[in-house]
Order: sequence, then C-alpha cells, then structure tokens
Amino acid sequence: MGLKVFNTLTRKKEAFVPLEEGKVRMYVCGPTVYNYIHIGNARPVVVFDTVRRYFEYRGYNVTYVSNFTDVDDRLINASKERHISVPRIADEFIKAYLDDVGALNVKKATFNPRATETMPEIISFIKKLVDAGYAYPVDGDVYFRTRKFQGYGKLSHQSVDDLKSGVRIEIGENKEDPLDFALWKAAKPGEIKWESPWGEGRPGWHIECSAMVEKYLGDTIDIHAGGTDLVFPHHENEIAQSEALHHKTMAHYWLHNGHIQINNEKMSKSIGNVILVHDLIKKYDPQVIRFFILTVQYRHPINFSDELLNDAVQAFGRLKTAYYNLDHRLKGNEAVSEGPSEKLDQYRYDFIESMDDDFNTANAIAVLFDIVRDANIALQDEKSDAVSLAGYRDILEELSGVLGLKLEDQSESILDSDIEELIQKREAARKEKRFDIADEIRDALKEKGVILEDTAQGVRWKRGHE
RNA sequence: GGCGGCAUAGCCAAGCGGUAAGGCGCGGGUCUGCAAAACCCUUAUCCCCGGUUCGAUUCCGGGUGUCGCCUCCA
Repeated sequence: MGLKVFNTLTRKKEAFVPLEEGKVRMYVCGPTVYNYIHIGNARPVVVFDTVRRYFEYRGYNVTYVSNFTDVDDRLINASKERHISVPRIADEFIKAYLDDVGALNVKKATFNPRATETMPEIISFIKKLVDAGYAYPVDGDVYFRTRKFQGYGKLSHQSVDDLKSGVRIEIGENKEDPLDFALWKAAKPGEIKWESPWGEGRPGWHIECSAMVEKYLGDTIDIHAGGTDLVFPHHENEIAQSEALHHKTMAHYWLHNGHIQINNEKMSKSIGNVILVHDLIKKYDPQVIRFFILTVQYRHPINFSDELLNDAVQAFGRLKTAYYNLDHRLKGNEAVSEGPSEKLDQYRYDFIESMDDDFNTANAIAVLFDIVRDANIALQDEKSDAVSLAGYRDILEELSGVLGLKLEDQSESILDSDIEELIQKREAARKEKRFDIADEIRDALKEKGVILEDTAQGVRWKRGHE
C-alpha cells in the first residue's frame, strides 16, 4: 500500500515517492490580492492545507509555499478606481486573506512570498531565459519563445498546433508566435514599475511562480498544485520557463482541484453569483464550510447552495455533538485513552487507507461517522468505562484534526459558572416537579445560545443553536 | 473545432469486476415530565443501447445529457 496521488501530468494515480526521504516540498498557487477571496479561491486553500496536514500526520516534514500576486492588471485597475496605491491595496487584501483563511483553520504556510518582494529573482530568471535564447525582448516587453520548448503542452495534453488555434492576440503585442507569452511587461505611463535590463516595467503573471519555486524550494519540487483552470496556460507556462532554464523536471506531481459552482452554475462576476468567504463566514460556521468542502473528492466539481450548506450544518453538528457528549461524560474524569486498542487502530487504519487513495476525504469523513456511531452506542451504556470513552474522544479529535476540523466549541457569550448556577436552580425545580420553572430556565438559556439536555448521567449543556 | 470531467436513492456523496459506504431529509419504533441527544427499523434493478466475462454500477464501443478548459478565472 502507500499514498497514491492523481498526477495531472500522467492522468494517473501514482505512488507518492518524495524527492528526499521524509520531506515534502510543495507549492500552491495563491491569490491575486485585489479583493476578498471567494469560495472558489478557498477550495484549493482548504484542500491543499488538508493534503499538507495529512503529510505531516504521516510523519513528513512539509515545506509549504504559497504566493501572493501583488502586482498585475487587476491590482492596477483597482488602484486607479480607488485612488490608492497598489502596495496599499495588496496589504489590505493580504490581511483579509489571512483572516479568512485563518477562520477556515488553514495552517500558516512556511513561506508566503510576494511577487514584488521577489523582483531580483524574477528579473534574473528572465535574463537567463533571454541569454539561453528561450526569450526575446520587443519594445520593452519580453516574451517566452514557446515553440522552442519541446515539452510545451505536456501538462494540458494538447499539441502546440491545437493550442495555437484558440489563442487570442492582444492589440499592440509583437510576438513572434501567438502562443508566446509575456515574461515582462513594459510600464504604461503612471503605472507601478521596476527597473530592468529591458526598461521599466513589471513581471508577467507566470514568471513569479517559477522564480519563487526556485528560490524557496529548488529546481525540482514534489508537488505543485492549484485550481484546475490553472493547468493551461498558467502551469503549462511555468513548466516551460523552469524546465527550459534548469533542464530538470519542475515538479513530480501536479495536483488540481475542481471548481465550485453556485446553484449548478459557474461562479462568475458576469452572472453575479460570486460568494466571498468574508461574507459567508458571517452566515455559517467556518468549520462547516471547511467540512462541506471536504465532503467531496477534491478533483470533482462541488455545488454550493444554502440547502447543501444547511445539510452540512446538520452533518457536522452530529460530529460535534458526539464529541461534546463524550466530553460531558468524561468531565472531572482525567482518564486518558491508553494502549493500542484494536478498535481504535481499525479506525486509524481505515482513515489512512482512505486518505492514501488520492486524499479521499469523503471516505475519511465516513470513518469519522463510524467512530461517532460506536461512541454513541457506548455513551448509551451506563457501564462504559472512562478509558474506552476517552479512546473514542481522542481518536475523533486526532482524525478530525488531520482534516483541520475543530470539534470543540469556541464561543463564550455567557460564563460557565453562570450556566452551572442556573442548571442547579432548574434541577431543584425539577425535583419538585415544577416543570414550568424548569422549562423557563431552559428557554432562557436557549436564548443565550446554551442548550440543555437531560441525560441519565445528569444535565449536559452545550453552546449552539436549535 | 481540440482536450477533459461528470451521470449512483428525495438531496449530497463514496465505491469502480463478485449483485451498492457514509451523511442530510422522510416515515415508523424505543428512551424522556416534556424536550434534546441517541439507538433500532425503513428509503437504489447504479442515464440508455451493444460487447467482453461464469459474473459489470465497475472494463470496451456507441449514444444521450451535463459541466469545464482552450480568455492573467482557484
């Protein structure tokens, strides 16, 4: 057995073999920071964060690099519209990005390089390509000579001639071939710019990733990932740039996540159905959003709608509830799960088997529900001992943690001590059969987001709604 | 036109040669002061037509439907 990953390059699931024993070097294409990220941007972030967590769970040391494109046409346009400098807009939305992604419980990248802070490496990279004859300057622009690179089209599985028919030529470009793409763009008057051997300008989009991969991870890396739309042209162009220069494979494995749709339609500005993470997390628990994303295999498209999200609220609630209930029974009991229990090992084995199959989080989540089922049965049994209950709790925490799902509650709108006090009052009332008073207290607490449940082992409470 | 994905119960979604995981929802039951939570039961001839095979949802061929890339859109 062992981990298998689907490689876009070969269109097959392949055994994962790291370049260096025990280490994974991965690069994930990050956002262009001209606006808040939408849920389509969030999917690769969540998916590949989960990939990273899984590698770490399996004992790998992961170097995770994800860039910020902080200069491009959209940033320049936003700058003009809002009369704010490009760097300030970038700062604003990098902060917003980190907030949004943090809410989704995404781990910090090892490096988050910005294009504007990688300028010397970018310029040097282009210069070497020009020297090697793979690129040529024209009127202050520099283009990559696509046809000179033998492997062009290998990632998207298209022949150069097939690609040519679909290419659009911008006005004012003086390319030798329509397939050639910009490495450097001459600055138009008033635009943000950097000095270069070809005059003042800024980098093209694709080159920053090649330069950053080289700078932070080396000539060859294990995994390069991003959304499926990046296969062509972005990743194809990255391969051309890097491999033309290094004469080495850029990345062994190329992973691409499927897109998100809204009510079965493509999410796009023209349709006007773009959902920003910034807004969505006001409406749904970010953990539910993360959970929802992971219920579908990452390569498949995923549909977003309120109905589906609400289903996810229920489903994720089942996991949280089981965790709460275990915790309630264990309260005041310092028991720790101990020793290798056959059952716990089986869950772990099933979980790993699922994730080893190209990160099949849907099946991994099914394992979580298996645990919940068994744990709930154990909870019904008065005689269940703390050690075995703690075992359920700990395995649930361990495996959900690999998926980056937090089951414990965060909010604290009312103090624990106040809640306990009210519960005592209600218990007293219940003993006297004053159920009107008891229900009143229960309703009052519900108003404050605290739910009471009467169980054979006493009153159990949790924060939440409904 | 080139390349590709997908089609499994009311909904979502795994499986991919030996007659169908899981979740949500619906219905029935148990427990409970009432609830809640939970448990049990119930809910699928896997888009169509051929073929290969002892046997196909799973492989091959052909349809149909649907979505996407070929536009600096994750």
